[in-house]
Amino acid sequence: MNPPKVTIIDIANAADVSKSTVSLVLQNSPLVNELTRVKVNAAIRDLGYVYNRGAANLRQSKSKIVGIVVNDLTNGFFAELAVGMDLVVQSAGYVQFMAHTGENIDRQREVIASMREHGIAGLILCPARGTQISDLKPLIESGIPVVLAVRNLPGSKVSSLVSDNHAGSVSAIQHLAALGHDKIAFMGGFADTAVYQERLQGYRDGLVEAGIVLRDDFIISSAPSRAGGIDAISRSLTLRDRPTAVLCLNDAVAFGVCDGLRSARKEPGRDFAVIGFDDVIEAKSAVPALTTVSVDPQAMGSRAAQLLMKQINSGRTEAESVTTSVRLVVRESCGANLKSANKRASA
Amino acid sequence: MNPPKVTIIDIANAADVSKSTVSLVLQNSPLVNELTRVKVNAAIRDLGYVYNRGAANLRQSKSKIVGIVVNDLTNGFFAELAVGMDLVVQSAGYVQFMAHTGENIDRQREVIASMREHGIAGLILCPARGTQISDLKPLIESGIPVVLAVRNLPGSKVSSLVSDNHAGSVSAIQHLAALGHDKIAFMGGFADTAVYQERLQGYRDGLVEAGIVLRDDFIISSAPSRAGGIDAISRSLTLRDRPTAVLCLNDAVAFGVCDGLRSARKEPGRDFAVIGFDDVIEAKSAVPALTTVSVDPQAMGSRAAQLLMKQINSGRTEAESVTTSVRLVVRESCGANLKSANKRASA
DNA sequence: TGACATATTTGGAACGTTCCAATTAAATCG
DNA sequence: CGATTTAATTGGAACGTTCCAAATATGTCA
Repeated sequence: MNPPKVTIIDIANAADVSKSTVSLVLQNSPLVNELTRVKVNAAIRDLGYVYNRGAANLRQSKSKIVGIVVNDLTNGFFAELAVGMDLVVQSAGYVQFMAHTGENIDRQREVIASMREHGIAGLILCPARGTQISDLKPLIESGIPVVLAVRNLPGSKVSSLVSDNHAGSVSAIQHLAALGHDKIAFMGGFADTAVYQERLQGYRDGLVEAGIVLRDDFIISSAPSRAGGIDAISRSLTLRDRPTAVLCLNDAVAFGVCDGLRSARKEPGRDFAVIGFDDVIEAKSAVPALTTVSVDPQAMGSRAAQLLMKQINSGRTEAESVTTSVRLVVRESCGANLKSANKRASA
Repeated sequence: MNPPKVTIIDIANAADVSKSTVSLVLQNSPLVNELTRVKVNAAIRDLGYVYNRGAANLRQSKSKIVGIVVNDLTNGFFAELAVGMDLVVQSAGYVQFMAHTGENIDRQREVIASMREHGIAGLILCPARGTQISDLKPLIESGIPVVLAVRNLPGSKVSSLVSDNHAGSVSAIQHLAALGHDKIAFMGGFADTAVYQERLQGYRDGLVEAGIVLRDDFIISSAPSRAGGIDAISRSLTLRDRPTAVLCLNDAVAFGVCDGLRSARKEPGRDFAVIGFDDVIEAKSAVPALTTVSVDPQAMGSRAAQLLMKQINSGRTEAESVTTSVRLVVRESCGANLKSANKRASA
């Protein structure tokens, strides 16, 4: 380190005051005389002083750091979620440790441990698949505010912010049924996450509500990614009795389904109705524009962060569970808004 | 904070040794007797001790934190870049402050300042548009290793890692020319970034090399996003003499161009050749699969992080500039690999 | 057994802040 | 003018570690 670190004491000497006074200036306390304030500030500038927040944190035993743990930044949904969090975290004057787990539960444990050692003031966690409530036990008992986002951990006494997955699925199915479909598949995802369970249950309930019979072979699980979507749709096309519409676990899967349809010389929206879930940013501008259940990940991220901030500031430890409402945004991929609608009419 | 924080001293008492010994155990020094080691470790577990890295950092005046500043996580390229960095940062035992600027230069200044106050050991920066060399002056002079990624700041004495944009563009143009195109546009981006300049220059040089005359109206700038791509292609379609192929600033723009083409009832790959830049993860699975100049953002992120680590560990302050090589990966969107190639032959 | 080497442990200062109680200076009052 | 209030400043302890020099215990050798 080339330049010898300049501390509060150096500038105290330079400005000919005590370190205490400098400290007061730094937290701009009203106690200091205006004259000395400018004197000190001048010295600060001259010497190129940079505040040592670590030392301050140590003394005060608190920090302005929050941890953010997401699964996969590569997924547009989580990326937007992260951006939404970043926005409010930054403007609250906090800075964030951000890590991604890639669904790896060991890595998740490591990063959380590391964050604790670094003294985070709170944590937003999108739990990796297979996370147990017990994994979070020590963290929570330590009194650090935790907010679970996107995926809840049923039974845990932690604040959480999840979207109304069930209702979203139901409304999507209603829409497809109203469009005359009665062979509706559900594609993407694995059974071990709450999100999957909720969305799938919504699909089921939506079907019975519409008087459509459930078929197990129309539930096709796959990786919750674009590649997974391609995989799922191509598997579905081998079925003897094929679906004519699909509700996808998320938009990534839906995009993959569209890709797969095209490869099979079918045009999504015209030949096959597809509905996504999440409403990531590309959903709107894709061709065909994706009909999807809008979760607004960025807003969700922001809300999660706000929830955390509230919890940090008010030392409250009581858990608060909020489920954000969703709405179906109808675009083209479901066939409803297509100019050339050659759908068999019905219902 | 419910539970009273347990410190090194508490466990010293519990294990009936001195705090110094505990400290030695923590950094598992070979000096401590095996017996006392287990005794101490037991106490650590029993009391639920968590290491206070902040205090340690203060004492040692060094940290295991690096800063990562990117422009837009929402953009697949940067997201993958970030993941690549995260990978090596984490496995080097570091933790990262991650912030995104959204191309906002003020925000960039703020987050960098904040990171400095938090005592980062190094910084990887994808400078926001309009960043001046002078903006980084104090940071660099403070001796903190800095690596510029993706976008270089010409003239700055900082390490950097950029892709060979010029060569990438040239090879893309060569490919299009070999396919018989002579009306090749360049779409997306704004003139104020080095990446744009380099890729555009490669486009120009590629054209003259292929003996194709340059046309200013074929250079269509726009936001470097999917939406920008839609915008650019639709503007190009109003030209009297239209291009038949396009090299895009990046994949996002290229996807937008494809979307825009479809809206105009043209099939990318068949009716119009489009080449992207970056090779983000969706490029491969999109339909049509995107021909693009592969930059491998994740690998690039990893390399940037490695470069930074090297610099941190070896206290070296000399700047090192590496430009990573790129290669054109030919898929479908350029028409070369299309089954039904109804291209006018030539060249 | 005393001297010396080796293995292990330890007290206290230091890191750069904040905070408290206490001090000093200036101003006001009766 | 001494007493009291108000305004501004200050020294030192504390936060939880690490590191150094020094202390203690243990073993070895002649």
